[in-house]
Amino acid sequence: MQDLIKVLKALSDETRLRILNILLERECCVCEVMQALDISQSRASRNLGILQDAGLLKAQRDRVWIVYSVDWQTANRCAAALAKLLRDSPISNEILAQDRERLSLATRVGPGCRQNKTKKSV
Amino acid sequence: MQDLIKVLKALSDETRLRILNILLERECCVCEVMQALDISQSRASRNLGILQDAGLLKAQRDRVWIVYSVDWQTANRCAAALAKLLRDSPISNEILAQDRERLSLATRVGPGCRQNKTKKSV
DNA sequence: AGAATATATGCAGATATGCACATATTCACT
DNA sequence: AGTGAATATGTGCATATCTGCATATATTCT
Repeated sequence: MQDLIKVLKALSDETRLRILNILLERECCVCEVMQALDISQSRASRNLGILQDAGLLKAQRDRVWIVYSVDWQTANRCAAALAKLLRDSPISNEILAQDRERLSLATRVGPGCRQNKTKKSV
Repeated sequence: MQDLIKVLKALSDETRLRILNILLERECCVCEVMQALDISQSRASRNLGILQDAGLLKAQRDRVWIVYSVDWQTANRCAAALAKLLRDSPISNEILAQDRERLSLATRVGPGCRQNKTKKSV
């Protein structure tokens, strides 16, 4: 689950969506990203790093430059996971299983029934 | 683009992913969510609100309770947009178009060539 | 109307995020 | 080895996010 969250966090930023947008056009080095988006060097570098750390991009040296490109294998896996997430429950995860377990026991009674600590014991 | 970012932000949180997980099982009121995830009432309410604000959930009153359920129409549209995003460029957006325009002019020269302000003029 | 209950929200504190600036690192080339 | 160029990173600041606590709001039932 944490991996998916990392990808989602990476995607939920305008700058990084813009970066992805141009990398879908063609692979780019950092300085091309700076120019295309008209942003500072550190901003370009850091956000590329975040996308790469999430597994969405791969980097490769070409002489002086470091060229970033979309890592299709990861990206497609994520797209599939997300599509599934919004359709069926995709993720095998202990926490999620526990939640479902507790859900099966849950009933429609409010906070007062479970947490009496708030109430003054008269 | 802002709508998509809002959805992605809504999805990139463990609590909200867990909420979505159980709502895929069945629709729930706030107090059932609290019980299933074993979290506080305000935490459940707030995160349900964030998911709803992003358009992923819809709420409906049932007597005393407010029942939340997945809004499939929006969710499916988002899933499609995301899938497309990681495959092709999906979003018609002025900023993204500008970025692409500048990209076509971008060349592989570094920061030094464009921002001389950092350099001391001797 | 008044009491009880389910949910929403204002507030404050802790933590995370995004950015610019300056500096460090890494590589290519002489 | 040394210089210049491309990229990465430490730091500080402003802002956003998440949470619990207390309280407000809204609805049902007597």
